[in-house]
Amino acid sequence: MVEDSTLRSPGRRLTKQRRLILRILESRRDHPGALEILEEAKKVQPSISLGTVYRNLKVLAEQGVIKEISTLGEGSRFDAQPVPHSHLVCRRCGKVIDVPFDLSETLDAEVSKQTGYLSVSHALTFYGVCPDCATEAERKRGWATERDEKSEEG
Amino acid sequence: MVEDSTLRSPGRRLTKQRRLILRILESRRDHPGALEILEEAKKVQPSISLGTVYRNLKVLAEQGVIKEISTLGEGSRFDAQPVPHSHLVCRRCGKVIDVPFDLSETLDAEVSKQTGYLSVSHALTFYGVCPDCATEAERKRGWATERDEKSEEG
DNA sequence: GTCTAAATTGATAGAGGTTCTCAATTATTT
DNA sequence: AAATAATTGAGAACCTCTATCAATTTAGAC
Ligand SMILES: [Zn+2]
Ligand SMILES: [Zn+2]
Ligand SMILES: [Zn+2]
Ligand SMILES: [Zn+2]
Repeated sequence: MVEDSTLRSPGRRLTKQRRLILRILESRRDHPGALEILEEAKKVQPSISLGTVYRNLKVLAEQGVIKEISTLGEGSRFDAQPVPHSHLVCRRCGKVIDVPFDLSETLDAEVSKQTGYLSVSHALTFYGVCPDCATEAERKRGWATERDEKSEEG
Repeated sequence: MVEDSTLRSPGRRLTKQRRLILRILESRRDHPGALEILEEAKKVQPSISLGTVYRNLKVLAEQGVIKEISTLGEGSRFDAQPVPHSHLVCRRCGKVIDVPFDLSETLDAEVSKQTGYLSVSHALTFYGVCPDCATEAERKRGWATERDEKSEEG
């Protein structure tokens, strides 16, 4: 639960739309995308628009209050959980689950030192085929077919 | 340098366009996107189309010959370097450079075991502001301003 | 080499996902 | 309360990427 003072950073105004979007994200563990957030926000404020959702997600990410998760293909998803962790993305349905493992932040400083890049952070993302998406044959074999898979690094 | 036998996997035919796209990617270290690859491919075969580039990048990634890199915002970039490594993406210009560090592949098997997901792989991506994009003030301070940054996890 | 079947291409339209524009509204400062 | 600047809602626009389809090319059989 982020306090209002954090959200009222210089040059920013805390609107009810912004607060609503953050509350929705804080209440969920399924890493929703912009459209899913819009859908839930409309239950509270039917007039809210998609552009407002995108704009606020961007501002909240700038403020470091939420994280943007790339799913390689589909649109971005978002996460307001404050504890650092990794993600496991299904290559077929795009579903994102948490993996309770992360690298030390000292690694970021190390990369910054070696490259000269500023404000270095990192994202560790796993990709796989979730049990719901795997075929019966694949489950038996223990691995998904290469066909219709993609090899990713991102 | 990948051999033709690898590229002629079952149900696949090795066209000169496919080979050209792979050769271009193998010759570069700057992780180009589809448009940049198209541009260079046209120098050899002016009639080649963007759709062909996208289709072939997808097939080559399926074959495990190249990797797709997500840059969170801009389009995907691609990499044909065979040695596992991480990437450092500039938050402002999208430039991608290599970081000679990666996690053990045994971690993928561990995640697979714990989650039931099949064919698990991973991507470790660092984000930062490159020296070209940082302002003078930011360089002196040693960190980039929070404003117009995004906090990412993907 | 010739023939056949299937994969691939080029061209173009189309489908998301995300950003931009701008007048009207609202949050903060004085 | 008034002034100032950020934000909103609506919609058009944008960008990346995918789908479609007739024409072409590859790979394998003869
Ligand atoms: Zn799935
Ligand atoms: Zn998460
Ligand atoms: Zn840069
Ligand atoms: Zn690389």
